[in-house]
Amino acid sequence: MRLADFLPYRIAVLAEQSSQCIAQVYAERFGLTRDEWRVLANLADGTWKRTAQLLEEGALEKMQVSRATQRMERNGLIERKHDAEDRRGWLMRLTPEGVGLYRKMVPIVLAREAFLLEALDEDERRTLDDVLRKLEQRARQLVRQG
Amino acid sequence: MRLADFLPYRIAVLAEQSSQCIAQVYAERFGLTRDEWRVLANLADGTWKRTAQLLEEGALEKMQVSRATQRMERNGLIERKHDAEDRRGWLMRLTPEGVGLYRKMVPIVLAREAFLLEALDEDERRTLDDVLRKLEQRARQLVRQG
DNA sequence: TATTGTTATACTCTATAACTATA
DNA sequence: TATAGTTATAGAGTATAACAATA
Repeated sequence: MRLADFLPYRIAVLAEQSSQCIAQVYAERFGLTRDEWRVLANLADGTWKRTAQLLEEGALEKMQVSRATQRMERNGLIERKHDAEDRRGWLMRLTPEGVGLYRKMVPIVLAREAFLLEALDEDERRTLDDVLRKLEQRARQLVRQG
Repeated sequence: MRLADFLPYRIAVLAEQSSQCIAQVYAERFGLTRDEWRVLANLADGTWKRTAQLLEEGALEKMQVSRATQRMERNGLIERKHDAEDRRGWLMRLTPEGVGLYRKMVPIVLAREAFLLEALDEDERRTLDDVLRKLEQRARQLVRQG
């Protein structure tokens, strides 16, 4: 076995690099944590969302969402109100400031994604899409069964 | 922009899952850290290696290699000796115990990799290989230029 | 009694830089 | 003076579980 050819290792190394590409934007230029960035991106459609939705859509834990959203509320990026239908939970959406921040960030991170994808031709992009989906599904299955 | 379609996010989520597949083996069953696992795998060819080689081949920092190798030496997995040609540095290789541990782990982690790859056909595997290489190169370039 | 989200705590990782020994 | 590797330390991130409010 050669570590350099081992798929989980290669994916981990690529993820480290490509995550850092994006972290240079949200963290270094805009002072967000990764979790805050994921919440921001998930709320960008302007709707009210519950914590549970942000968990799922951002691949985060409830504690991470709790802390990220509290900090974002303090920083004026989101507003929160109790869910009238279930007062244990919260509904959250971006403030105008949050929307403004998002709009500043999006073109930059999309340009970075585009730069990565420029290396690939049409076929490769399509295949990559399928492959990521399939691998993720299998990996999830493997983790579950232990 | 939809986060769920955003390439760096998708790679990060996949990496989390697929790394956990392997961590369940090296960490939960064999009590190694990720760094120790990478060092073990890199020394598996039986040769003496310097710290600098382990850095490169394992995508680690010198501090991480320093700590991992110290702990592995205490645990009897590797032996270290000063490099006669440059006594600032060390040469390291697996002990018979280290080799034995590696041999127990390899079939298990390779079976897990194989399970992931079963989801892909020949074409997809070949494309994935190229795509990972290209994306990593681009991501590295992007990180460097900031 | 179970669920949603919060808080507390301990633990691991990471990043930075100071340090030593050799070169 | 520069380099290889070590140590120290502080900060960030992670995991676990206990907890309050509500269902």
